[in-house]
Amino acid sequence: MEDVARLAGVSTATVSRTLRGLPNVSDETRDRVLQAAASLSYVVSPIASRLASGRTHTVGVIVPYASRWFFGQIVAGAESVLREHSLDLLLYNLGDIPARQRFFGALPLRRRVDAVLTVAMQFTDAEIADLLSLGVPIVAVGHDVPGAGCVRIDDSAAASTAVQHLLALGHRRIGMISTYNDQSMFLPVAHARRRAYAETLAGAGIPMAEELIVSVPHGLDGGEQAMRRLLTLADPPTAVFAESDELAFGALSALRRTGRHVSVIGFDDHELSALLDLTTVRQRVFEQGVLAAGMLRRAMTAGDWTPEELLMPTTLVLRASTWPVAIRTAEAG
Amino acid sequence: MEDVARLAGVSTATVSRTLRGLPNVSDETRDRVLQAAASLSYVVSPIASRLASGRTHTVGVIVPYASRWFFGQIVAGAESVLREHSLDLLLYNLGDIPARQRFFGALPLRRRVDAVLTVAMQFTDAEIADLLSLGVPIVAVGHDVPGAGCVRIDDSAAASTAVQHLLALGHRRIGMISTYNDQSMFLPVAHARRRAYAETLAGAGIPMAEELIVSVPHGLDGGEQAMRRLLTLADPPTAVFAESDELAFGALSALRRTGRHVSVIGFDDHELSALLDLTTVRQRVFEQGVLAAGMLRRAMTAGDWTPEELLMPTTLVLRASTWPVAIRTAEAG
DNA sequence: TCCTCGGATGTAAGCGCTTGCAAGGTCGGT
DNA sequence: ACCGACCTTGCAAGCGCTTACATCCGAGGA
Repeated sequence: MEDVARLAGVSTATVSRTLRGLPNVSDETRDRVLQAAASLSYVVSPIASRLASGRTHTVGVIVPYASRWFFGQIVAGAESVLREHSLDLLLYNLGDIPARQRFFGALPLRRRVDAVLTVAMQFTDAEIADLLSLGVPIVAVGHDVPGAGCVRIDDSAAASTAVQHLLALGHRRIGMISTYNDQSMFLPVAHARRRAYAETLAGAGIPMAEELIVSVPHGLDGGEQAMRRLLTLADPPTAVFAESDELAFGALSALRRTGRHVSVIGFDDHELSALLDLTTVRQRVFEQGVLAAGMLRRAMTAGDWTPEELLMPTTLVLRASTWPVAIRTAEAG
Repeated sequence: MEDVARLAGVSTATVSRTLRGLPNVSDETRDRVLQAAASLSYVVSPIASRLASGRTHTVGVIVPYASRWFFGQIVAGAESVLREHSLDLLLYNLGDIPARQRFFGALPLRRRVDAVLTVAMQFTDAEIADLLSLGVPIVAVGHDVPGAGCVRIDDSAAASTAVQHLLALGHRRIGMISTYNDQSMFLPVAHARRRAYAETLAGAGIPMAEELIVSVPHGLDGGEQAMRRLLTLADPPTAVFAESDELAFGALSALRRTGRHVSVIGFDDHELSALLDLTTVRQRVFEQGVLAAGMLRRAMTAGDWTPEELLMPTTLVLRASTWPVAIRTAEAG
């Protein structure tokens, strides 16, 4: 930077001001500095600039399972807007217990980020306190964190829509595939969707049948396993609501391999759902990442940001994996 | 840090040395410092430490399409090992031209990273020169970069295996689905696999038929489109080799919707391939990310690193999407 | 004409660490 | 008892920027 200053015949302070686009630099000086910088192909050291200014220009992103489709979409969405404003994105994958303990033990985000984005995490109160102690704005996608901004869908209403679709097709014996994770904990969305399932059935006057709710680890295998278990019931369901499309894929696979026929509805509208003709509840995942990042940016810029809440719409997407209860029953019979 | 030093009754230099695990600190002092740091719940500012030491503890990762399954796996694999060594991963998604121009115009990696990981990118010579000018070790996954380390499969041999499988099933009229991107450029793997396809057919004495090679944008839609185009040929193929599983999925979809029967073999062994019963060539993608990150670590640690090259094995995975030519032909006839 | 005011620059003190160098101590060998 | 080698620790100079504050200057206003 000194070299640039010398070449332009000004002080480093002026160079710094120019390069950051501060207003109080005369046009003539500005030109001279920019030209000098260009001719030396000089770029400021972000690290030094961060130390001096105290702003990290980095946002921490916390996800439970980085390689799942849903989280990949969120991260990609957030990345696209952050990159545009040359903010760095630091990804933390907190799927397993060790990773999580390490994270909350050391809290590596401290002095590291200007904001935090968490995606569908189930935090304990202590963990939330730790996060808030960072003193930076937080935005949560897919779940609520007290004191944080929030971008999500109405899980309850959306899940209810799914179940109502099955009810409208005449199904009365409706199963649900739910998930738990390594810690035998349920992610927030799992809770919400299961509750909506139960309430919707209750609302239709259908008695609760515990055996129709199967909880498995997330993923294709989980879905397959769950469907197989449902099929072994004395009175198996005629339709199943899966917490996510990936589970539904597994369920479809089980059905195909066993030759059985059960309506299946998923949740998310995964990019492969159309291919598999899966009826599902669509949510715009990538876009949620975009919006969350935007909110974060606003929070970092405005000093007096108060947490916003954004509710995204969902759509029921009808495909061939669900049908009126009479049809296949007749076939099967 | 000063506070910790005062509490432990030592200098900041000793605190720094202790906290970084340098050897020349007495056990007694070490304990005292660690305890002081713990009681103040102090953590070093990575930014300051980076400025002072000149090492960024960050690796830049460049991918063309962050949200595709393949790249997601690589990034997740790399992240897992980098995180373990508390190295940061900075992701750059260079899919479209503007992003790419911005990247190589500003070269934001300068003074920013200690190493670079590039995944399946097609760089121009100028771009490679820019990258090398960063003066940090580079490792490429899925393609070669002169002067850089490399983790990849033998695309040529693997693609050849796929085609040979079709040949062994008696197919003689074999199509190929290849891809190009926004810039109408072919990624390195596309080149390699197409060449292997051509050479393998030539080796079997089968004359080249230009119309059997279809190039489309990557993805399900591309695959579907490509297969539809192949089906309109006067003499359509009895088998098709798709450059990736996602293309193959699209192809299968086209087949199902048109009711036609064509053997399809993919490439990658995507997590959904088993579900769709797709015959494919398996490569261990996540692991390539892991290995590449390991190589990067070695390169950053050892001062005298010379680029290594790692060749990963591939496996032919037989499923139900390919069959002897006679069978369906008879059926169709 | 003198004074005030605001904009354009320069000065220099950090930001919170790392690290070369030097100082002080310990210990074994002679 | 003395010396050199080695280990532990402290000192202080940066790392490359940002920014509060001081300075300078020309333009208006009285």
